Amino acid sequence: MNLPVDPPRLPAETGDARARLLQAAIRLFAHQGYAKTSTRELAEVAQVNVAAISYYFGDKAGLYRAAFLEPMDPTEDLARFTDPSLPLEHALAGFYAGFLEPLRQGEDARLCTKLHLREMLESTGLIENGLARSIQPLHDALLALLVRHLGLEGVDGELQRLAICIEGLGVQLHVGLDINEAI
Amino acid sequence: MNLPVDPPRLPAETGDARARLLQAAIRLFAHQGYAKTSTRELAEVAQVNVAAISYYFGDKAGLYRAAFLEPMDPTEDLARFTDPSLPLEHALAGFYAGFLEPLRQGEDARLCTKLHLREMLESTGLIENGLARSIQPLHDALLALLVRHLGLEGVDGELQRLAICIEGLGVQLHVGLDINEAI
DNA sequence: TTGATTCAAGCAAACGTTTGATTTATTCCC
DNA sequence: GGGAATAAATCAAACGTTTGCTTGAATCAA
Repeated sequence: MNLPVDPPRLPAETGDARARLLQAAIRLFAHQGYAKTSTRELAEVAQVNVAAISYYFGDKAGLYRAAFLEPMDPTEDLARFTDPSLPLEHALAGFYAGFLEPLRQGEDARLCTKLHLREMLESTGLIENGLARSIQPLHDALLALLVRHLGLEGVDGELQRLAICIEGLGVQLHVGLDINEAI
Repeated sequence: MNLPVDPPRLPAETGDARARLLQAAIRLFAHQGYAKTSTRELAEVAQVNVAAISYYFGDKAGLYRAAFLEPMDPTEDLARFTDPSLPLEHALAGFYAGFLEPLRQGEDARLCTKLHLREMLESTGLIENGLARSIQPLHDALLALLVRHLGLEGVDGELQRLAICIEGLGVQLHVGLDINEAI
């Protein structure tokens, strides 16, 4: 193990092996999934020795975890629609804006969300272990929003299903994009 | 190689190694995907020797192909909404009925569609090679339906996107179910 | 006996990971 | 500054495991 004391020197500007590995991980894991991506392929794409994976991230799963969590700031998405003064329609519009924004930004942001969607669908276990804190609060906030505006007392199965359907519509925006490209 | 002359004796009633392998394949591939499912695990779940895979299906990919194609009859789904006399709403209702029907039937049917959806999302290459004849005609039929009812002259990018969105809504029904169970 | 089926054992290749040496950068004392 | 001492980073090579698949003998049914 023996991880280096810190991301080599400072969060920014190092731009070396560790960063290249992270970017390769996002790209490859997003495109082919966890199981189909080998450590050797990751190292080759990142132009880095295989040992760098265990050196910087412990193991393959650690690299995946890092690629999954690193560039994530859910609070930003949350802020878009949790304001209680917003009418329901505007709040929902803000919710979907969180899904759409990555589409406007660069390729990297899109790959990132793709990685998260993939985790929702095939799951390497990150979500089950509660590690996907980026999704859970979003879900909870949506539930709260619905409870508030629909005048309900609490969360029941019906509401869970409704929330999932609403989220699914957002997921659909991304998945559809992929299939669109494939055709 | 040297595949047996036929599915052991007759399509039905053999109920032995080959059939058990197929069922295990549907279950495991649907749940964990192709790469994460090993031949040894397949054999163990099916209570069959590993060699039975190459004996009956040539190799792992052959077993996957069989599990993917075997229990499929797309013409049935097609019939539900291609009738030109149907009004648009009824035709679309029929289209979604095709997605919903497996949900009503047993666990097996649901796993089967899950397998197909998974192929749409992560793709082992079956779809690219045009092997997924079960999906393409559905898509084409939907396109034809839309062209007809919207009074268009042909298929353009916009229509492709619309069709994909319509299909995505159906996909969502299944994916949502999985996530619902997970929560 | 014959052909179909099952089996334990084993193969080479790919996998994730570790190792110990080597290179590169940083620190510190003179 | 210059040069030894220390730490960080990189590397080729190899480790043990798991992978998909094959083999040749054993078992079963006709």
